[in-house]
Amino acid sequence: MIPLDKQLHADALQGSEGNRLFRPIPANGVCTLLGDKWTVQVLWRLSLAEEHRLRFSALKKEVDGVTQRMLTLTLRNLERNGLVVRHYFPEVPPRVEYELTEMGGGALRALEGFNFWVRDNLHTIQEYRRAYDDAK
Amino acid sequence: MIPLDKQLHADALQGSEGNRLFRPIPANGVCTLLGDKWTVQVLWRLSLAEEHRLRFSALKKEVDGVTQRMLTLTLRNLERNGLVVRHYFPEVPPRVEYELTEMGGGALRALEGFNFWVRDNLHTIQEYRRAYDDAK
DNA sequence: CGGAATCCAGTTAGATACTG
DNA sequence: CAGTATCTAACTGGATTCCG
Repeated sequence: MIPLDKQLHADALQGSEGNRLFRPIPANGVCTLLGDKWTVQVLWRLSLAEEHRLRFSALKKEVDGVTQRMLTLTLRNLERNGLVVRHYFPEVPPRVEYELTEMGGGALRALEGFNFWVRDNLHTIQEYRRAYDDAK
Repeated sequence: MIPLDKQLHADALQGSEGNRLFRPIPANGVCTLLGDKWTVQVLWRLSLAEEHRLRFSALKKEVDGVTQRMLTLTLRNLERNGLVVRHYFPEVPPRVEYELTEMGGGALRALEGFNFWVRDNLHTIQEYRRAYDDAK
């Protein structure tokens, strides 16, 4: 996986280059923005929550196997990209809530098409895999 | 990045779990199927080619910085998933062509929504990043 | 509670050399 | 030409510890 910075830049270049019939698909942006192990799951859990908000600990419970470290890193990235807002309440013990932004919700919706495609083709793909592996 | 097999399985489970208002987005399938460094680029180049076919060497030229090794690995995976077909001509020197399948083209089209989203939001994202990094 | 720091293992990708 | 094999560097993510 390309580091986020380099890849987004590459995507930007791709996007500006495009005077073709089929505009280049900078969908490596998928990888770089959402393509790591936890990002999409975090966005999705937030989208299901009331007011699209969850505390750190609640998020950690819902995202299945995520470690504290990875959840923190994932949220930092999301915040940096403007897909999530961090609300910090300096109480004791401290409370932190993460909120899905408009743009974050949009990212999730933008994946719906692919979501359906996966659902519709998963079975076929698995058959291809079996066939390929058996032939080996 | 989760190994392809495990993740696809996880996606499958997610998909079958879903009796909710918002169906779970198994879009980690993005990562596992297309989320590595070269896969989407390869699909895209094939989609632009005549008859959606290119020789190995042509593909290598078009995909920018890809190494021979990585192109081979990427194509093997695509073939295994049924997104690409490999045509081997036992001449000397040998000739090999890779062809995008119907399903492979579908995968690319399924990413269009996300593609547009990236294009529309790239600038905003970059501004968020600058702001975040400057605040640091 | 929420997170930063450190260390470590596994995976991925690049470079290089060799081959049918 | 289209690979395969090998070695190595880099990155990712997990486990653990400590802190305000």
